[in-house]
Amino acid sequence: MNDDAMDLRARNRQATREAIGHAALRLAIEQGPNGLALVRVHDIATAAGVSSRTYNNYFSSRAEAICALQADQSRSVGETLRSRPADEPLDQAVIAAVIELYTNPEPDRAGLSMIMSTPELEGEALRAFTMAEGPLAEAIAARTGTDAGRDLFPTVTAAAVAGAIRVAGRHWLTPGNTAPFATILRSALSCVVPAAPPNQTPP
Amino acid sequence: MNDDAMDLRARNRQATREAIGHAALRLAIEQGPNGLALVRVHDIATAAGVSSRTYNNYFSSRAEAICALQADQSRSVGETLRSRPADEPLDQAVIAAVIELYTNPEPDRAGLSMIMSTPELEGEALRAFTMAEGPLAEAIAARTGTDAGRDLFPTVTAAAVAGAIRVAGRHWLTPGNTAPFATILRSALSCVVPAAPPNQTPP
DNA sequence: CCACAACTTGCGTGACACGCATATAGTGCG
DNA sequence: CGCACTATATGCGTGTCACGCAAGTTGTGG
Repeated sequence: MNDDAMDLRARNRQATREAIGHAALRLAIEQGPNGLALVRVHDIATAAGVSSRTYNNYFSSRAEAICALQADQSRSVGETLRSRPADEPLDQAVIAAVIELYTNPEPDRAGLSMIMSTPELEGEALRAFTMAEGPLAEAIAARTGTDAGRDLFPTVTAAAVAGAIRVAGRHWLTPGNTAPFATILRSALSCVVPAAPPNQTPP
Repeated sequence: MNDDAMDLRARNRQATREAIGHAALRLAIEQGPNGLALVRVHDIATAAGVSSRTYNNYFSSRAEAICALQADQSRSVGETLRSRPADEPLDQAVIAAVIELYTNPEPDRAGLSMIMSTPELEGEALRAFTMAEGPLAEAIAARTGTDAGRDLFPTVTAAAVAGAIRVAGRHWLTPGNTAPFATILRSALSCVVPAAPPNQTPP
């Protein structure tokens, strides 16, 4: 995360990755959900200040490039949960972590809408989202004393959390909906996250 | 679903769609997760008995073709839930419906493994899976007296169910796991599906 | 039986993903 | 500091792919 924790190469690499991601998302938004085919790889690369070939060194499809920022963000949800106080109940910790991660700053309405209404992008975004479930499940397991490899609870809960975030996002950008994202997230997550895993034997 | 409920054209169309889907999945399995690039469109089309151009009239990417069967199956989860007795509690109805749909017959281990371990296919499969959440949410809403457009509960629960099925699938094909799929599905679903929506005022 | 609609197919085109070879920039050691 | 070494950037060539277009073919309804 912190630039000054990596060597120069890693920082440059991260910078160009973000540059390409930003350029790709921006151009996609400009063309709208029905004009994805008009976003040429050459345009993305030029806008990011690299060659087309370099673009392909970072991403192997336009969808991957456009969704890169979202992917990077959601990848850190596990770490965010681990930073919550250990004595907090599971549901409160998850809700707090998710709200912290997804409302600072608020997501870009145009970008989210673009991705969710374009089949090709939706698949890629879902995949990126799903990749984040692993670390999240580990964090949940660590917090509840369960085993992400053996027990179903942490992995299933992580998947449910991811689903709730996704539904909350869709609900948030539904026209005529004025509630802040944090409020919707809280409602959605409280539907699926228990305060503690089942079959817990209290001391 | 029933062939004899559509006219000849629709049946032919459905037949070729399935033929292409089967051929695509079979060829993909033959090449394995790392040989996806070797599965040529021409091969799929030939194996299905159509021209390459016709293949593209049905699917706009190899991933879509390979995942077509899974997509068609999961698309009917909402309808399956509606066929459960109306007085059954939500959790039992959902569990019974999902088990009925996903264990008759048991999924193809090779196909599932292939899809889940290939990034490009995984995204497409997730998208197909997510498409099924809409009808499922409607069915849940109808059963619980909630509104899939306004309330978060039915949509979030549908997403959680989809996530649980997905996690159960991954767990099922983990090496050294001998439990039947139905058992795993039951455990996974019972983590996230309540017997009734929250804030329910009992009579 | 005939006009119409849906579907299939072959061809041509623009774009894309990637292997390979080369040039350049960052790194670590003596 | 300078030098070998590795990682990254770029240009070029290639094989595929998705799709528009314009026939030809098959199913549908009057």
